[in-house]
Amino acid sequence: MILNKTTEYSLAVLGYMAVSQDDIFSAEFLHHELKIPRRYLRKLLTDLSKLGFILSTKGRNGGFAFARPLGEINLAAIIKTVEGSELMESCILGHQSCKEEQPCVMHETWLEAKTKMLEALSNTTLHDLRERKKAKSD
Amino acid sequence: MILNKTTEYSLAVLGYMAVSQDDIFSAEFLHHELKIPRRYLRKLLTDLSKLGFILSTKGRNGGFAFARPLGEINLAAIIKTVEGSELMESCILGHQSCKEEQPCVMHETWLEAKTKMLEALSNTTLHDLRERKKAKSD
DNA sequence: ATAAAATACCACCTTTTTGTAGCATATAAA
DNA sequence: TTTATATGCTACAAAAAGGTGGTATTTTAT
Ligand code: SF4
Ligand code: SF4
Repeated sequence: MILNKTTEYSLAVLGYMAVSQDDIFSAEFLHHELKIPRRYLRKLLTDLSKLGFILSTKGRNGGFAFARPLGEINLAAIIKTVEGSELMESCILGHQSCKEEQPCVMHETWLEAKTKMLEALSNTTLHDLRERKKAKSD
Repeated sequence: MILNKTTEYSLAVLGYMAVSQDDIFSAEFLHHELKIPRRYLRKLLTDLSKLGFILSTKGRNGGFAFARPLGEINLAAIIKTVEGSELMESCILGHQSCKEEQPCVMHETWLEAKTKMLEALSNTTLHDLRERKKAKSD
C-alpha cells in the first residue's frame, strides 16, 4: 500500500503548485487540473492549510498559496505531516511495544529500508521540483 | 501508512516461523504467540498457503509449515506478493496513466526512494533472519 | 447593495479493510 | 468408533478511509 490516497493527493497538489507559474490556486481549479474529487480536495486543502503548508484566502479571487518558501518543504516532510507521526514512530510490524534494547530480528533490515527511503524523499524539496521543471522546458 | 495490517501480520507470522525451532505451527498457537486475532489469522494463513509460502496440513496435529527453503523467501517478496502487484507497478501519486517518456517531476525521487527501500528488503531472506536469531542467542 | 466566487463547517454516505461467527471437513489419538 | 484438534469455506459485522451534500461565511466585482 505504501501511502494512502490522501497522502498521494497532498503530494500531487503541492507538487503541482510548486512547479506552476501562478501563486494562488482555487480548489475548483486544482480539481480541474488534477482530477481529485471536488469536495474531498476542498477538505484536504483546508487540512493542508491547518498543517502550515499553505495559506487560505476567502472570498472572490481567493484560494490557496504557499505559506513557506519552497526550499523549506521536502517530500518526506509532506508525507510525515499528512500521515501523522505513524510513519516514523511505529514499526512495519505494528509492534509498538518492542524495546530498543531488544529489537526483533527484522529491525535492522526494516530500519535500513525506511531510512533509505526517507533519505531519498527528504533530499528533494518543492524548490528542487521547480528547478527540474524549468530544466525540462529548456 | 506504508503497509497495511494484513501485510504486517504476514511478515510477523513468517518471521516468527522462520526463527523458531519448530517446523509446524497451528493457527491457535500463532494466535497465542503473536496476538493476531484468531479468525483473521486463520484466513490469513490459508491465504499465505495459497500464495505458496506455506503448506497446510489438516486434522489433529496439523498446522502450517514452510513450503519452500527459507533462503528463497525475502522480505520484499512477501510484501509484494501479499499486497498484490500494486507496490511495483503503481506510482506514489496513483497516476497510472503517466508515460515512461514523459515522467512527472517527482518520478526521479520516487523511483530512487522505492528502489532503495526494496533493495534493502530483498537483501534479507527468512534464512538470514534465522541466522541472526542464532547469532544473538550465543 | 447585490450577486458571484471563493473557503469553512458539519453531517452523512460508500467503499475498503479488518475482524467475527457458524458450520463443514480432515486427521489422529484414545 | 468416538472425540478432540486441526484447517476450509462462506457470509456477515465493525471500523477506517474515501467521498458527497447543504449551508454558512467571507470577499470582491459590478
Ligand atoms: S524491533 Fe521489530 S517490531 Fe520493534 S520496531 Fe524494530 S522491526 Fe519493529
Ligand atoms: S512519472 Fe513517475 S512519479 Fe510521476 S506519476 Fe508517473 S510513475 Fe508516478
